[in-house]
Amino acid sequence: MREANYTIANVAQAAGVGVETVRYYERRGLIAQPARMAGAYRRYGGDHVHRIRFIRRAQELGFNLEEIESLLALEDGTDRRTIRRIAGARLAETRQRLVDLKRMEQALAHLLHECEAHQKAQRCPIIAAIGGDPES
Amino acid sequence: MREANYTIANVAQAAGVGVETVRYYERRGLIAQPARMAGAYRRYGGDHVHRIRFIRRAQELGFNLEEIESLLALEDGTDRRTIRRIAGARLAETRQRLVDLKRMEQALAHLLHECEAHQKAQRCPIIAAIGGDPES
DNA sequence: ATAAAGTCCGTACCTTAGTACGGAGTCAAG
DNA sequence: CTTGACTCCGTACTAAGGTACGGACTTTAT
Repeated sequence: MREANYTIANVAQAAGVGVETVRYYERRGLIAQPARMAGAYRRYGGDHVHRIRFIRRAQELGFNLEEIESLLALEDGTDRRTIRRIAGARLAETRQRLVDLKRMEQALAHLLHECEAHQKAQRCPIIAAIGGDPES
Repeated sequence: MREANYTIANVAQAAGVGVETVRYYERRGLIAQPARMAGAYRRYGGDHVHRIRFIRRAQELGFNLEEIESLLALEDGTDRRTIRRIAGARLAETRQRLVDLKRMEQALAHLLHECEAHQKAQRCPIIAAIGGDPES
């Protein structure tokens, strides 16, 4: 049963993506060129499904397609140092993004609280804060 | 000194954006059409600087230009309910993104730790995890 | 008066990860 | 053997927020 045999719609469905996405990944070189049937139709195997799922899971971890391309080139897992470098860079960026978002969240929460607390303030604290010190 | 008088390059510099960005904001209707000099050059005032800075600060809080457009329409601060609705929606989205990012960060950190801890594992835990259970 | 710098405008281009289109060819069922 | 579903391919388009280009024109400084 290793001879799974998919049309493009089948492989897309099995991997949980759209047909156009499969063609796109192929154009980007992320998946191997499939064999072709007698006519010109692509014929995929189970390894294609596996690879597309790999791409999707890596995306869920925040990797972009360029990074995933690198990871796929290291899929045999022998060059662990490079793999860790890519994952480490992604982790660092994720953490930086977390810091930024957290700061935004705090600021927004504070402003909303102010706005609700000081209903009687003549100027909305949210607008006032975004507008900056109205020195005029 | 209320008669500040800026060329487009001046206003851009004063507000910390590029010339093209000023023109872009004007096209988007985010800033008022400036007066023109004798020729055809735009002539800006201090209120333009203020407004561009408002836009930038709002962006730093995570608002997109469409939301900022709405906020600018409410700049007098009288319709606080609408302002709070917009800010509240932004806060909710920010928190959701925080949750997602946090999950990604945890997963990445765990994988990196595993990869470093199990140097002797034949398969790289990062690749293994992204690849999913290799039931084949 | 002339040269350098700034500005005008519309339009095209950039990024990322796809999505949509449309006319032609192909496959499977009845 | 026809019908309907599927697939082919290249190309264009989407979102968002700008950024770049280029030829003509204006302003400022010398």
